[in-house]
Amino acid sequence: MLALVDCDAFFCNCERLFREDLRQRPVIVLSNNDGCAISRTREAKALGIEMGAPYFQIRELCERHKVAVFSSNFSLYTNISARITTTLRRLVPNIEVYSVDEAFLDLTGIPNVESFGRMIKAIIQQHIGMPVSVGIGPTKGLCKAACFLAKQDLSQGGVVSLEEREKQDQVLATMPVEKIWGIAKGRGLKLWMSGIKTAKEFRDYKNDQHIQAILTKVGRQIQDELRGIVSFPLQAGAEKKKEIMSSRTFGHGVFDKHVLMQSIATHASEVAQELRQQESVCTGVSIFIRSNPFSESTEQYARSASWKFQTPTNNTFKIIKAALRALEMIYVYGVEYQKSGVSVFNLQDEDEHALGLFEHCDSLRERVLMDTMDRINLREGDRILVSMSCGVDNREWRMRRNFKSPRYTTSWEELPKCL
DNA sequence: TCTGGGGTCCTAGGACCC
DNA sequence: TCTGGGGTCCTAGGACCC
Repeated sequence: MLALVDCDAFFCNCERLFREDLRQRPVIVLSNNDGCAISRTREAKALGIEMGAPYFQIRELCERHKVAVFSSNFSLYTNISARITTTLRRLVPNIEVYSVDEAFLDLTGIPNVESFGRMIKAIIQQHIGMPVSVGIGPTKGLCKAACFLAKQDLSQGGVVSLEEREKQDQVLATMPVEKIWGIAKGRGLKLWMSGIKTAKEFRDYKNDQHIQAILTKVGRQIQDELRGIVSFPLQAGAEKKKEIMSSRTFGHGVFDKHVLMQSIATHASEVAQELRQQESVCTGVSIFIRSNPFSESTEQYARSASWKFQTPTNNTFKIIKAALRALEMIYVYGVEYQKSGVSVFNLQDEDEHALGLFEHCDSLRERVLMDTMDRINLREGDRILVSMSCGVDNREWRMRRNFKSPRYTTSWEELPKCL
């Protein structure tokens, strides 16, 4: 049996830990640049504040109802998260940290899992001060469904166990397909079109081949999870990341190439640092720049370029250099996004013909030198994505799909006009 | 001018998660 | 004026090889 421990409105409740007076008040936490709401308490939700709502649209509402509004403080959240993980590990040896506010626990050998779940909840509340919901079930998918009910129906006391088949039937029957873990709008719509509306109908749908056809292998795996067949086993022990990204929205237009260069270099060095921490090497970098997708008045701009290493490296200097060269490629060739075979160039490792990039930027040079000092030899491995966003980026990653292919731009001088 | 078929590897793009 | 920042997996189709 597995359990999912999921913090309630995690970022908000981290802020509340230091503010006793906010216990009953609605709280929200804003994204980078205070752009939009990324966490909200139950009270804030009751006021009609949606996840991802742009702050300028809800500011008045917040002021009127005395909502406590915080800028995000990720180092705090990471720290609290680590404390919770430590506490959980003392209770259960085999756990998988799924995200900053969630962990799966292996409850094998524990006799009364439901009362154990209640104990976990009480301990986290007592030791950390964080309210959590606990969902118990034979698979991750059923744990997720249990948690869904625990959060939705307060009379459950924040802990729901789906050990028994009857209880599974009961919960899944009331659960719309698009609320299933791994099924969202897109897949949910496909299921609706096949006449499948609830999680229970999905679980009991007999034609596996049809599910395979409309939702691919992933859909079948999700279906099995609901049937109690494990498709996604617990992965204890930290896996290495396959892609490391660093990106930031500027919150204002950017008109200076050197600002972009600085930013790219900073992202690249952060990525390189993380890369070395997990003892991997980089096989290539790619950068991405785009203008504000919400702006209707201006012409949109989106470009990306990548650089492949002939020899994978963990050398920060080379990674920064490759990222800057990719930027230079965008500058020189105006490489268009969403074309197959997007600008992949092979970096000659010892090629010092660096297009004179570093002359522009003394602090960059310093950073590069500093980072080059602490190289270490590590194993061959993973791919790196250095991503850059310029102007104001989209709220949700998947919205990029809706982005129309931009006008081809050949020169850097045209870029500012687009921002 | 005619012009096979099978296998593998790679990657862009789609869909989803927190 | 102002809309986050990370990740994962799968598939189709192209490139390439024999």
